[in-house]
Amino acid sequence: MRKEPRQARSRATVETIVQAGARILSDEGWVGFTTNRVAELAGVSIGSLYQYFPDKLSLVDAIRHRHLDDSIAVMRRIRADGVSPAEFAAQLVQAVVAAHSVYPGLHRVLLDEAPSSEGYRNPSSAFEIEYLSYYAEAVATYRKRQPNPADHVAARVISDAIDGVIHNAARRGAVADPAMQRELVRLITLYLGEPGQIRES
Amino acid sequence: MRKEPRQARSRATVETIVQAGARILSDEGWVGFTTNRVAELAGVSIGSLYQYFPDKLSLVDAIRHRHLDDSIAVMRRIRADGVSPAEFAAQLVQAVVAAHSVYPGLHRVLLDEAPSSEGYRNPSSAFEIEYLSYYAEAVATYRKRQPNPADHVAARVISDAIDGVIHNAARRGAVADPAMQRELVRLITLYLGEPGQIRES
DNA sequence: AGAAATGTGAGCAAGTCGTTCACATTTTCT
DNA sequence: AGAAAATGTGAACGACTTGCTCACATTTCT
Repeated sequence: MRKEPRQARSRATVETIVQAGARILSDEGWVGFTTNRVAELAGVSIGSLYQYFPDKLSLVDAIRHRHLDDSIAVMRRIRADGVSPAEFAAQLVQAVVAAHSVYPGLHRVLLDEAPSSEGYRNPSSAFEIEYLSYYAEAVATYRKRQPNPADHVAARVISDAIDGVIHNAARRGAVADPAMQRELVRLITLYLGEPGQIRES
Repeated sequence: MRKEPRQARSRATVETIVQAGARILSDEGWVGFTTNRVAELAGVSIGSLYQYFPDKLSLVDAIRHRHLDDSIAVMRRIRADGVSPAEFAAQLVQAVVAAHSVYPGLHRVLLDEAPSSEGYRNPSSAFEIEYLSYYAEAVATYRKRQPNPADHVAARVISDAIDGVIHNAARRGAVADPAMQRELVRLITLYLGEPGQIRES
């Protein structure tokens, strides 16, 4: 950030700028993301934007940083300990759906389209590591052992599968579709659970 | 097309243009897709490109048309009749991986980023319908009945899940990873198969 | 040879867009 | 209240992008 907002008024300005940016990224993708458009949608002059963000990239970084933090926080609240695969899957899907309900396209755009000064894609980024080991832990829990490399592959697959279903639902504007959510829960449950537990879902 | 290529030479020219376009879309996304760059990568003058494509959009449409035709053709060769879920899943994954090995990012860019004169996203497009009913048929086969609406939801979920896993693998340049493929097969098998068949995978 | 098909690429015309800056308004501090 | 600091404004620059044309060369067909 170029300048730290000190008064409440300027903090609100920064907030609306970040939100407008997220909205545009989600709705129009990286192509539609221009500083002037963000400022316009935020109802703020372009000059104000550049008071707090030195350049365009720093704004994307701010949006990304906030979004990833939120995602992790939401997910971390769902634990696999002591609940059945079906329950865990249901809670997880609910959380992921909720996380995608405000800016449905944001996650994909941030990961696939938008460039960044840091290196988010690369597997060693803090976000990737935390995200993956969360899933690996869940997998290992239901396999009743400590996480190992094989669990990490399974974690990738289940995480990417969920990602795909949610992302495509978002494209069709159907993240809230209960039928889709039920089937997704079933998919996760079957993959994580033991054969004996399948019928109850 | 503005003009139909009549000689072999010009047909080759059109071919290299389409391939160069696919390469750029796959590697750089819609942002990097400029007519001048496509012509340059194809080793052809920009003028030649405009001999056969009236404008930029018609070139994307040509690329998309070819890609979707190829995808359908590859998939249609894998049938669910008479094979176990595990076998079907294995063949399907192999086919999808093969289809993504030349231009790993192309599919996603065509669906998510690139605009089109026609309406591919909309659920009534010929491609979407054929694609979905293929999966619905497979689901219904293993449920031992005619396809019904519930199977279409399951079809969407499994198709989008595969899509997500492949797409994320492509981003990491790991579509060929055998471990990932094994797990993906397992995911599909469990989802399609019956409980009794799970242990054998 | 003549005609048709094909290929060339410099360059135009029309944008686009990140960013600045001189100035206005509001809030805080003394 | 008055000065100083913080915040907000938006026209406009200037550097760059890019889809596309056209006058002309080269190759192939008849």
